[in-house]
Amino acid sequence: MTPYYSDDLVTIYHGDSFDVLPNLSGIGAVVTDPPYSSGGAFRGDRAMAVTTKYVNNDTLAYRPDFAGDNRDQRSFLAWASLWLNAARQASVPSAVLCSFIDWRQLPTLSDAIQAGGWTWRGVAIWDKGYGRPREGGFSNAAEYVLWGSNGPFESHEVYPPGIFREGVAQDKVHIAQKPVDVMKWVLGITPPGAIVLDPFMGSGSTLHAAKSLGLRSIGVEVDERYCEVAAERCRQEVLGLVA
Amino acid sequence: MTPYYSDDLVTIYHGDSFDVLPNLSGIGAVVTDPPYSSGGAFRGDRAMAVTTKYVNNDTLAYRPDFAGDNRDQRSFLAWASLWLNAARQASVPSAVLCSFIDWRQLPTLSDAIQAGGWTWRGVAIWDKGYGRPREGGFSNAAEYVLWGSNGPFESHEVYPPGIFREGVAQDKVHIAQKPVDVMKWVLGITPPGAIVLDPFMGSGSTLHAAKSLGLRSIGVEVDERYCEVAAERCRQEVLGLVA
DNA sequence: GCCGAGAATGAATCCATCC
DNA sequence: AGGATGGATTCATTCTCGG
Repeated sequence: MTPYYSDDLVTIYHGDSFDVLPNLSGIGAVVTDPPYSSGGAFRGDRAMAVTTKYVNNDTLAYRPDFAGDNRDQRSFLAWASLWLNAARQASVPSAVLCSFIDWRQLPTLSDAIQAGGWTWRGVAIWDKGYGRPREGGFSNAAEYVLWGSNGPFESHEVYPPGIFREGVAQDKVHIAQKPVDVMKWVLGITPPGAIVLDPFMGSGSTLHAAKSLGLRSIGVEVDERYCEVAAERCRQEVLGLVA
Repeated sequence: MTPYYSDDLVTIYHGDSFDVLPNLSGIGAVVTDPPYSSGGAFRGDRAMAVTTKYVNNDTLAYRPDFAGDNRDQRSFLAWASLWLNAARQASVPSAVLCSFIDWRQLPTLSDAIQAGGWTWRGVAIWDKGYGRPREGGFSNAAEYVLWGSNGPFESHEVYPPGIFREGVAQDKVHIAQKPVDVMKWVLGITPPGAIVLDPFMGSGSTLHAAKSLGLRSIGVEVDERYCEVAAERCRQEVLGLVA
């Protein structure tokens, strides 16, 4: 299995997680932002191309669609259970799991986490500070991080807040790109020295944050364009071009 | 059906919601804070008395336990589906629903809301500011409001925030008592002139908030001690003794 | 009235014991 | 074996009280 990119702390594999994960082991933390398969109450809405259904202005439409975001509820449950189990198989006992999700798929992902063999231990909240206002109803201004552990929980001396407020990322390359400070907050429960795995790497924010915390990390991404984006971020860090 | 208490805006019934709700109609908003049946990963923890499992010192033990907080997952789903359906039967078309819940029962309540015939439309977050710390993991510093509508959603010109920050109530009579400002925030999506129903009234914070917004409200509570507490709050308001 | 120190509090959680 | 019980533990925030 040849990495698409590697340096002293980061390894990137280009491929489908279902192909790559069985070859990995020793993971101490799975931290990821999978495709939500959300974005609409109707099947037709979910099946639209990502840049059409989530983006309401033209300036952002150049960003490539990402794959795997068109599943209905039952397929999402089955698919998520499978990758969560595969990630757990690659993990050490007491490894931690953190997965982003939106409100609509939160219940399904909580089922999938448990179906995948993880113990679900809580919900953390990323408060984006601003959501699209909704006439007559509550705006959706948050995303959620469901977290758990592979069997018994081994605590270490950190007390990260359960709610973290931070605006959405600027200059996004990926439509769902998370700010690095948000990823550093989530990585706060990573055991010391653990290897971090992101099976849906996207533009590599998880790896970027892990690196800045001195953690080794592995990213897997099916879309080669994003592999290149993430690799380039790593190269610039190596060269000291990025803080 | 004789009210336990009534004045120009508030009516309180002492009894089980399953007995009282079939006699009600014309409800425009169901806003409530039901027993969560939460309190731990172990069945034994859930089965403990409320004041034992949620409270860890003696000075607060004077607050009476409340009933119905000891269901397991499957029973909670069945029970919640039934009261949600009963509340919906008492409601007008496009009535809104808001129910508090904690992280552990959020997925189950979202199922129950849909099983009870409501359309689930979102999650709002009460940010309590701080939670009991948890070594090595994220503290749970929030409770959630699942909201929806009885069929099509009829919007009106309000834009309430999806996240509301407010510390826990002081001088609580009920262990799960919500601050009045939190209830006023939740009531923000109530259609103008709607009658508000709280099938698990407790100490009556929902009614108190509704009254302060000029809304008519109906509360149902199975524990007569809390009926008296809520009625007394209403009487003091009538006398102008409470702001 | 202001400030600082100390105490109280939290819709918990985990685990060792005891039946 | 499995359910029930009791106790230790955590710290940010708020409250209380004295100076």
